[in-house]
Amino acid sequence: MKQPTQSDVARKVGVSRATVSYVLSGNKDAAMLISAKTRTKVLKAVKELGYEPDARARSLRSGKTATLGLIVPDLHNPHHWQIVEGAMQRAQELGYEILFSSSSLEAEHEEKSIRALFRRSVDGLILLPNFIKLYPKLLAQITRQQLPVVLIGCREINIDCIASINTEVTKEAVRHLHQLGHKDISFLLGIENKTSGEDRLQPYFDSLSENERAACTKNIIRCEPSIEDAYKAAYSLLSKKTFPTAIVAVNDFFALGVLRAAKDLNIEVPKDLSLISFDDVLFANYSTPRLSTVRLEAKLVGSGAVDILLNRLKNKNHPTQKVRIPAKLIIRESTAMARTTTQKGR
Amino acid sequence: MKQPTQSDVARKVGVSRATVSYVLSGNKDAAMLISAKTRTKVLKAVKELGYEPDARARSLRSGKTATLGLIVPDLHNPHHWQIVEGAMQRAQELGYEILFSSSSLEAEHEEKSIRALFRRSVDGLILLPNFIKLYPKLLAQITRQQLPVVLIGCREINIDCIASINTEVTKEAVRHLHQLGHKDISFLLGIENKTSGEDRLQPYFDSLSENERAACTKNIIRCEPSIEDAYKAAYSLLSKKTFPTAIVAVNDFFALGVLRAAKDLNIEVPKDLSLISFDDVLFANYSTPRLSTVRLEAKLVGSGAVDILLNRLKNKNHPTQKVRIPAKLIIRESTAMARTTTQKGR
DNA sequence: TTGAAAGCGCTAACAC
DNA sequence: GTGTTAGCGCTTTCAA
Repeated sequence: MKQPTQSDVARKVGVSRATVSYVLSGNKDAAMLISAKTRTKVLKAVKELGYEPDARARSLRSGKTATLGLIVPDLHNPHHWQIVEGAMQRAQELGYEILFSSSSLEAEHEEKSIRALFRRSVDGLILLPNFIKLYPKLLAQITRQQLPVVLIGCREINIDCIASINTEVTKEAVRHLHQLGHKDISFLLGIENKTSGEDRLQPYFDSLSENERAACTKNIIRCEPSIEDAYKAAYSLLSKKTFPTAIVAVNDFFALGVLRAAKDLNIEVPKDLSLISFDDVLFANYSTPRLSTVRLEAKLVGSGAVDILLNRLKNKNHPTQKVRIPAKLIIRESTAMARTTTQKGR
Repeated sequence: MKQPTQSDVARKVGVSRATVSYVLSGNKDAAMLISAKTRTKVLKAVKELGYEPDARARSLRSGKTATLGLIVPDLHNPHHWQIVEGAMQRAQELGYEILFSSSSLEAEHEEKSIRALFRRSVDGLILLPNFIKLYPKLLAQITRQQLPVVLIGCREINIDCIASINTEVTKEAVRHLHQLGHKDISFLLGIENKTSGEDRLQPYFDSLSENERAACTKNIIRCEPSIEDAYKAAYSLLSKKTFPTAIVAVNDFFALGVLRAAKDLNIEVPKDLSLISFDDVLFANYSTPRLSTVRLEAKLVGSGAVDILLNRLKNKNHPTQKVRIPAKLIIRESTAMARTTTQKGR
C-alpha cells in the first residue's frame, strides 16, 4: 500500500487538489478563502486516509524547507550534546526541524557533512567549526549561495555567531585560584584544531603572574580529545617530583580524567591539588569531589543559535549578530587552599 | 546568487540534462553509456559551478531517499547517544543519512517525531520506543505503508529488532553479588514506560532467593529518569536504619547518583555498599570507585540496527530478523564482600 | 551515445 | 470560494 497523496484526498472529498492545499497550508490568507464546510470535509478525509503532506514536494515547490542544518565536531563530548539538545528543542518549538550531523573530528567528514546538508537544501546552517578554515572553497560556496550561517564560537568577522564568553570568567577562575594561594597552575587542553577551548588559553595566560608565566610553557599540556588521553596526560604530569598545585582543565570531561589520575596516584583533590574546569555538564555535580567549573550554558548557546538563524532568515539585511552568553564560575568542591610544600602533603 | 541546477551544467557543457544525470547517477548501466570525453567535460563543469544535486528532487522522482529515521527517547542518557553515534557512523559508511530526533520522553513528541519523519519520506525507521504502544494508529500506518521498521529492544512479534540480551547477564550480576555474600539487594530503575530497563527486572527477580523475594517489594525502587532523581531516591533509601548491602542500578547514570548519595551519607562503596549498573558508558571507568557494570555495547546496537534495516530494504520478504547483542559483566571496583552488620560498619 | 519528454507531489498565480 | 495550470529539479523510459 502506498502513501496517500493530495490527489487521493481531493478525489475522496470531491474537490481539487488546490483546495486541499489551501486547507492544509499554514498560509492564512489562503485558508480564509475556504468555506468552513469544505474545510471540515477535507480535514476529515485527511484523517481517515492518514495523509501526510510530502515535505520534499512541498519544499521543492515553495522553496522553503523549514529545516536547519547543524554540525558539531564529535559526539563524545557531552558539551556538544547539550548544544544539540538546545538547538533541537528550540527548533521544534518554532516549527523547524534540525538535520544534525557530526564531523567525527575529521576534516573530510566535516566537508562531506556540509555538502550533504547542501543537497538537502536546508534553509540555514549552524556550524561549530573545527576545520572550516581549511575549506575556503566551501565557505565561498556558502556565501555565494547566500546560505545563512551562524557560527558557534565567535571568530570570523561578518558572520552571525554565538558563543559563551570565557575571557572574563577564565580570569576570574585563575583569580580564584590565586586567592587560594596557588602559584603553579597548569592548563590542560586538547590538540589545537581538534577541540574547542583555545579561547580560554589567552585569558589564562594573561592572568598569570610574571613568575608563573616564565614556567608557563611546561604548564600548558595538550592531549587528544578523549577522556583516556586526558587521564594519561594528567597521570604523567602528576607523576613528576614537582607537580602543580592546581590544574585548569578545558572541559569537565578532561577533569574527570584528571580526578581519576590523581586518585590513582594517591593525590587528594582538593587538598593536594585543586581542579577547575569548563562546561558544567550533568555529572559535574555528582562526581567526588563535585567539580568547581565554569558553566557554559551550552543549551542556551544551541537554542540561541537557532534564534539568530531564524532572525536572519526573516531579515536578510539585518546587521551581523554577535551574541555572547555569559559564563559563570561555579565553585564546588574541587578547589581549596594550595598545599604549601612542593611535594604533596601527607 | 542561486544554487546551480542540472540545467546550468547541461547548458554550460552543451549537452542535455539527461546526460548530466547519467554521468552523476550511481547507476552503472547508465554511466557506461556516456563517452569518456563527455563525462570528463560534465564533471569539470560540475566542479566549476559547485553544483550539488538536489536530494529532494532526486528522491521525489526516484522514490528513494537514502535516508533513515532514528528516534530515541531522550538525550540526557549517554546510552542513547552511543546508539545514535553507532547508527550514524554505520549509515554514513553505507551511503545513507540519518534523520534523528528525540521524543524528549513525551508521548506527544514521539508521535510528532514519527509523523515528521513520515513527511520526509524516509526509507525506513529505527525506533527505540517508549510510548509506541500508546499509538496503535500510528503503528497501523507504519505497517500499512510497509515502511520498514527496526525496533531497538525486542518486544513486538514479527518486527525486526535488535537488543542487547540482559537476561543471563543480569542473573550473572546478581549471582556475583550473592557470591560476595549479599542477601539484601535493591534494584533502582526508572518509572515504567519512561526509561528502558524493564527487561532487567524479571531476571533480577528470578535470581533472588525466596527470602529475598519476600522483602522484594520494598527493594524495587523507581524514580524519574534524571540523575538528581536517582540521587534523591538513593539518599532516601540509604538514610534508613537498615539499608541494602547492594544496589543494582538500571544504568550508569543512576549509579553516579547512588555513588554521590552514599558519599554524602558517609557510606563507603564498596565497603559498606556494593553497586552494579548497566551500560558501561565512558565515564564508568573513571568514577571513584570505578563502576562494576554490564556493558551493553550500545554502539553495536546502533550500527546493527542500520544493518538490519538495510537488509530489509534490499529484501522485503526476508524473514523477521531478531538480533541479540551479548552483554558482558565488567567487574571493577564498586562491588565487594557484603558488610556483615545490618548497619553500615564503622 | 545522446536527447526529448513525461511526471514524482506539491504550491501559487490566475481564472472562473 | 474553488478549480486550472504551470512548474520546482530531477530520473527514466523511449526514440533517434
